[in-house]
Amino acid sequence: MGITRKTKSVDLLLQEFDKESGAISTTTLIDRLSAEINKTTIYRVLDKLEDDAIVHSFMGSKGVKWYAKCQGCAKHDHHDVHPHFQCSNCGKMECLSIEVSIPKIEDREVLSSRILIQGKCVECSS
Amino acid sequence: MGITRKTKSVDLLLQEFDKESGAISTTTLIDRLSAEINKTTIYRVLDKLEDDAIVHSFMGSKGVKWYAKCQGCAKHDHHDVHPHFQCSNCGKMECLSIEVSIPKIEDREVLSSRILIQGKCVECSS
DNA sequence: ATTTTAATGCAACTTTGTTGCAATAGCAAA
DNA sequence: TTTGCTATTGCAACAAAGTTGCATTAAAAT
Repeated sequence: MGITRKTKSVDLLLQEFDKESGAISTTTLIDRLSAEINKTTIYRVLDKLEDDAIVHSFMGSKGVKWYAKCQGCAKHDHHDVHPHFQCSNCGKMECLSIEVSIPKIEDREVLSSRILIQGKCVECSS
Repeated sequence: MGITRKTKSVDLLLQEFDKESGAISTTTLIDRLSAEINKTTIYRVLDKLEDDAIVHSFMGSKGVKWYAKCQGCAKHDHHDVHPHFQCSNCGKMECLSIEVSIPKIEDREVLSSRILIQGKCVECSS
């Protein structure tokens, strides 16, 4: 079940995603917003925003969940999403709008894939 | 720092990886071995086995760490590893010996990638 | 057999995330 | 505008995964 009421928590969270071009980890969101929103609420609102396909989520390399604003995601169709890129220098996490083709694998049916690329971002590699 | 002494814990853990062709999650290992080995020790031995490039680790889709025996990994050279495949039906996690090529990304330096493919394994898709 | 010190177990702790429940606040209808 | 419904929130307590400090145990070198 998604968002049905425009509340302060929803607003504040959406503002964070507007400020940020990339993805934001749950821990960062809790750090930034815990004075205004309880962490339980943060988790619950993120969950609903994802149900509504307003954001999508993925796991980072350290087992923490990250969220980013959706561009072309349809509701309940978040599988097979784009790859994500994390800068090993500054930690910034970005959505990549490239296609990575997964080869056919013998005798196995591929349903979706999660790709996390690590490297140096535009700022850090100049 | 890797393994320097052959202990009961090291033996038992290596036995688990010999039994299993695929990867094993830390939680599964703790479930299986907690009668014989303390979980702290399990984490510490896995860490050392990874230092020695006897196993390699990666994050599953639920933020739990998985370990599998290395085939061609060199010490301290675990980056840019092969993709992993998890069966969405039975949960089995396998190492894939295929190459997935990551395209060049403008203005960014790609260092490594982590790829988790989901689908149906050989047994579950027949 | 003795010594050295890596490895272990235990308890306590941290971090990330979840649950139950009473209180609060959107918002539709009166 | 006020009322009433119920989605949403905060709080506290919990749960799961993983870590740390420290005293004890046990490889393995002498």
